[in-house]
Amino acid sequence: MRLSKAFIPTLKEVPSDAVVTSHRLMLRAGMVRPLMAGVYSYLPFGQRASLKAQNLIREEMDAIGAQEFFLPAINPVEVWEETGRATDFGPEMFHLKDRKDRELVLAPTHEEIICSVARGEVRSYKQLPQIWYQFQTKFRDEPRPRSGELRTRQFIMKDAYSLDVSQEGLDASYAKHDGAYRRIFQRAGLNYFVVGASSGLMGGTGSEEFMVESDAGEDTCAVCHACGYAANVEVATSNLVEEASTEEKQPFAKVLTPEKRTVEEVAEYLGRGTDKFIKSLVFMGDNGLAMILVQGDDEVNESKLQQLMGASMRPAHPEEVKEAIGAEIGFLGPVGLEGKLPIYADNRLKGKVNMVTGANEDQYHVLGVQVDDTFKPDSYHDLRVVAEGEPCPDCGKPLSVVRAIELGHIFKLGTKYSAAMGATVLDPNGKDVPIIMGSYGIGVGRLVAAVLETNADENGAVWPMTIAPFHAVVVGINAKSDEVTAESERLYSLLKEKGLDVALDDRDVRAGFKFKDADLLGFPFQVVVSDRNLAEGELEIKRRRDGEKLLLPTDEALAQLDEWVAEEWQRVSPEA
RNA sequence: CGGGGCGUGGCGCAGUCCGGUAGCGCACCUGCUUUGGGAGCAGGGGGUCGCUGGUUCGAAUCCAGUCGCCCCGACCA
Repeated sequence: MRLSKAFIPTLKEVPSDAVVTSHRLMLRAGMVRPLMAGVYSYLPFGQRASLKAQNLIREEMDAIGAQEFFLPAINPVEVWEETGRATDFGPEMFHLKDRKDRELVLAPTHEEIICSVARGEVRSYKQLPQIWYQFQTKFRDEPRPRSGELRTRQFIMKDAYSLDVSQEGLDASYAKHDGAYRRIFQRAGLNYFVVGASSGLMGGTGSEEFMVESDAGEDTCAVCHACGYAANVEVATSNLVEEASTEEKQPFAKVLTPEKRTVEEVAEYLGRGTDKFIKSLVFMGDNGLAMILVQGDDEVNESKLQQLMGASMRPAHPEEVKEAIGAEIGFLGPVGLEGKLPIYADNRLKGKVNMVTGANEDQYHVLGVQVDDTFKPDSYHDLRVVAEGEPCPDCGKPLSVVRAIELGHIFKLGTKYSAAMGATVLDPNGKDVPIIMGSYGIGVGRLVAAVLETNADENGAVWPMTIAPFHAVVVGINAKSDEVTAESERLYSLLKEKGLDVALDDRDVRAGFKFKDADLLGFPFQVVVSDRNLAEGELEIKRRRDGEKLLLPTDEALAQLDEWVAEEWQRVSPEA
């Protein structure tokens, strides 16, 4: 590609709407342009990155025997009503009508369509297993698109579906995808980790998310850099061990704490640490109100609490609390409430002495609360959010709590969709059984964005070889020099013959302009041709990753470049 | 859906409080000079100030409504 002919509209100034690194870079490097909230046009440079990512994914999918499809993005709503997901997705699904007033939807995912194909064609267990996949534009009317390509309303997803007759078959298909995904993210140069996840709207028996650590991420995970433990904080645990207190027990007492409601306020007012408090919260669950207790410096983990109180659990309204307990939120505590409503305490509170908590009387707190003595909770559970630095549940080393981007999600779906849609096969006993399915997704645009989030510096992108729109650029300084032009053209052809995707910066612009663009666009390698160096028979090569520049006799420079290229590929080889 | 912010040449912004008919930087066009890290000088083109209505002699500016975009939260691959 000759940059003099290319449409790569780079921006010197940063568009003010862009906040996260990948979004700023994708705009500045001329990869994408916004059309409306959460919808982007991919320009040639961005499209090249997207295609590189797609081809990488395609290679690994094909390697596990998956077959590529292309399914309709526009569907009749009836297919979605068969499984009940027209309702489940609700306003997140785009609806439209055709000229005959038939109701249509834009597909947010494709389980139903896969089933519609399978139920018409797959009759026997002998035709299974199958793995079917596609790259398809998905539409989801997100409540809040954000962070550029990280959460959009229209996006390309690689989605795959496995069809099996047995649980063992599903396990095998799932394992294949697990392996393929690890190779994909490894080869994309991403430092990924895998966490167990809830299956959410998809249903099914098990699922894992492939995450990449990034401040731009929307998920929060606890990870152990020592042993590899990783979990979404929604489910993460730690191995906190509480030492038995040697404190002498203080007498129970009620104190006036006017208008001090939060643990922080009361702690400051009474001059005690927040760890000496019992935080008391009231939630409404499937079986009515319950009081939840955690230590004052902990946060309640609502995901864990849902296991106890039901999925529709919510914080109680202030009126409900006032009516049930007779005190305002801010002055609540477990003392004296035993039997009135269930009291669930976090494990960490077990045996704590001299604690402070609300008196269940407005403007008062109580001191000298001895857990299991002054009051006794109905039961103990893990109800807290894991915090930075706590011991890893597996190895005991300190955990990190990090933000992460979810790049891929693999599910063991089971028969939820096949059963609902009548996608069945005859098993070896001649019995009609629903196909056992798995579903496996990777967001392509999100993957490209994640690569940029983790591979960039203040000057621009630093692409890994696998995703780089071009591997190298030949920069001819002074387009008016015939010698520079001739040598640039020679090197451009030479590097292409070596199998590199190479760009030639033959634009008639100043050297500094080209260098800035080359860094911004993030070509892994820059080859600089100038009259100055040509006169000495020398060539300059630059490696984008560390900025190393070498000026060597031309042949040596090219040999060095070969070495660098090999090293750069090695970084993203699956064995690395 | 709740909270906050912003809509002014292609991009980034000032002007809005306190009404008087629109300005700066970048980009673009012409010329000369320059040529290894987003050049300098001179000249030039380009804007119904998101939209609708209202107040006023007069509205980018004040009032009402509306649309759009961004951020935080809720929610969600």
